Amino acid sequence: MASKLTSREADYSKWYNELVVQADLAQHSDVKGCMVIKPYGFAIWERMKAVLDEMFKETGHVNAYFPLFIPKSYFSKEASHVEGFAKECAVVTHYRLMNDPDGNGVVVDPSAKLEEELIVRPTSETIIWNTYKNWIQSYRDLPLLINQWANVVRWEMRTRLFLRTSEFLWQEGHTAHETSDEAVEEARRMLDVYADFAEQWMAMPVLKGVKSANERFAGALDTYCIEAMMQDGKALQAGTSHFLGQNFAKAFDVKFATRDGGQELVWATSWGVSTRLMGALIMTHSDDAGLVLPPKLAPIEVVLVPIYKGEEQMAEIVGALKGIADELKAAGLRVKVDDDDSKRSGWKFAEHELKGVPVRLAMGPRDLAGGTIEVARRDTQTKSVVEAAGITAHVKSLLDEIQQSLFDRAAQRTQETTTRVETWDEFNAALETGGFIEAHWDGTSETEELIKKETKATIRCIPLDAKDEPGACIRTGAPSKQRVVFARAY
RNA sequence: CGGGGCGUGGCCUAGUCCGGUUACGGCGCCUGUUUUGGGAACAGGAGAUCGCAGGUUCGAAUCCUGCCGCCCCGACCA
Repeated sequence: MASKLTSREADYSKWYNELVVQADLAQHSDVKGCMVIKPYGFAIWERMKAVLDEMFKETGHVNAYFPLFIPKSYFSKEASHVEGFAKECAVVTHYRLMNDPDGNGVVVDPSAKLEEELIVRPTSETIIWNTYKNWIQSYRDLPLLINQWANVVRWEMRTRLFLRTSEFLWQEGHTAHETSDEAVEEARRMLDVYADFAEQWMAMPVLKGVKSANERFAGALDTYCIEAMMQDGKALQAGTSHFLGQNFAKAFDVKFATRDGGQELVWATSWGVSTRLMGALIMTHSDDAGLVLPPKLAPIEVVLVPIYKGEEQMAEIVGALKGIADELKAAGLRVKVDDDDSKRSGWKFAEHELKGVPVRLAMGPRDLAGGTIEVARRDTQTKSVVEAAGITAHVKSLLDEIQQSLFDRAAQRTQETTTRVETWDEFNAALETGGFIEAHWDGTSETEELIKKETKATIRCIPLDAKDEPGACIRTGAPSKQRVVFARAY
């Protein structure tokens, strides 16, 4: 099995970059920092989107769409939020082009300058709250539970396909509530939705927690997150859910008539996951032979490959495979018969492995004669020959097994690389091997900054299930009430 | 924005130091034949304003000047 990929061991970063391109997920565009998501990659995103959207609907949310452009003045209304995003905003200053008087194509028409510049949304809180102001009059209008699927732009200096691009796709939920408790509950609920999605659909174990003040979303009182551990020992923030308090209500003057006739500011949340999940999915399961996809998100769960000599045999075997494919489809599976005569079977095997198709069924003349079929599973790279009759049930249970096995394997890896340390030396040693590190921290931003500067490790989160446990800060020795989770991160 | 590297058919690349006819090779693509149980072989074919603009020269991918773009490493971030 000759792989064209750089191995993970040789250069993890290079492996990732090559994998994304070779598995046909995405490519760099000519626009700096932006990517083209190719049909196969987009098919995975579409599945993620469909499942998440359903989960949002089940929790009472509806979709809407707000403008891509946000008047500059909106940004200055919520001060901390500005600080968070000001450095990476794209700004629209003009609305017209004209032919260059010197004949060099087109130039911006200097006479078409916008009176107020527009910001390409890096996130939509400001425009949404400016709109909600008019939608919310009374407690009867609450809770307001809205989500939008959109693209956003953050002018990043260093980009990587899926993990960090200047433009990316995401969903952002923005909700308004009567009470603080309700808003916190909402933020936590959506965090649970994300965690369920990550674990049950992506087969990616996550750590649920709350961010330290330093890592918190600009404008939030609390940022909850799910953190996942990648194969190279680095953590990846896979989703965030924010309790925004009344910060945006204050900034945009969003008040409602309370049950007792008073006026109060609403309580808010926002929450999002992005195409970054694609990066998480790739780095959680894939191997040196290419992408490995969990069946539940794979655009193709089963690929059927004929092996034949001559047109007559091809027709016969492809016919048999199509029969099986129909049976699999009837059972609700996503299936492809690869009957492309211009590629040989060996080439197809390698190609579908590179693309992470969970199960491959291959049938040759021997199988046809003997009523068998070869079943290969992508995750373990193992093959077996089984009776063709009853293949549907076999494949269905195999897909379930693969889905579970991927999760178990990732969970075991995450657990094995998680270390609990007591001293600074242990902490530094643990950083070298990678993984999550459970350590005491004195709770101050200064210490967190210091540790980040010295080691590049950040506090990923304070786990929601963290137990009270007195101890001493690994860096300063000052008292600590509980452990927090550190790691180097993407 | 600092430091480093690189721009040559769709992709990867030789040639650049030391200027010289028709720009090397591979992948991919097209046609045909033989093949087909793990990325096939052979034959033929198409495809390039050598990043852009000036300059030096009888002659520039190659030398000089200016510009543009991209990648890598840092500071910033989901």
